[in-house]
Amino acid sequence: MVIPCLHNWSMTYPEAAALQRQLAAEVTLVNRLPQPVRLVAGVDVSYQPHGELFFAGVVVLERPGLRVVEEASARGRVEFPYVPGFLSFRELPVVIEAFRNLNRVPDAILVDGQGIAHPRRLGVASHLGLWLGLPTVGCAKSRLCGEYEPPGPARGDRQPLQLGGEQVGVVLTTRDRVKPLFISPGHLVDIDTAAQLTLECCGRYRMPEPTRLAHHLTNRLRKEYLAEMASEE
DNA sequence: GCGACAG
DNA sequence: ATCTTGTCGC
Repeated sequence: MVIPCLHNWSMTYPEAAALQRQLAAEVTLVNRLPQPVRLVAGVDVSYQPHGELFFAGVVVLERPGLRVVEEASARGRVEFPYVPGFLSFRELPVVIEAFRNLNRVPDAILVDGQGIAHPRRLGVASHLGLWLGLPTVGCAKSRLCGEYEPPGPARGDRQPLQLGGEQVGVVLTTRDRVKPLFISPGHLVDIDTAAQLTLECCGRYRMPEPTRLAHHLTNRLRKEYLAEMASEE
């Protein structure tokens, strides 16, 4: 399969995988979060099941209090199919465009998807962190790879997520009696800090506020667009 | 060869 | 990811 990449290249599957391994070598798990973390951003992407139009949104919240201080978005066409393990090639171009429309520089970014909990240690959160040079955390709703024991049902309960004999993240219960999230460092954060920050950003819902609000933003944009299309025949 | 497989 | 109503439980 030929894989068009972030840089308009065309690559075969093994070439794209090799690029991921090369980039993964640049990922740092040394904590570079400021003390305290004031601005936390959430990112998400929305699109039609068979549509080619993507909507990306970034929402920046200020802590403590988790108040929204800025939003940015972008829309774009996507030329890459969903291939497990290559999500970043599909979503990052429009996400990066959304960040170009953002004025503030967040202290940390929460991403919908995996960080290093990835077959080649380069989930979408890690790829984005490298690209932006900012701390990122992967907050996925389900597992891509790795083994784990189910965590307890209470908020804060967690179990290590292991891959190839090493821990790549945690399976974290973010609210009482909800399905756990799969948390892994993207870039410039360690595993424990990634889990702690995620938990601190979770209010009344399973998903942390930043990505939850980003999801709402992109969904709103997509539906507004669809409504506008409908009104113009 | 067979199953697994973020969004 | 997204399509969808009601419904069970705190």
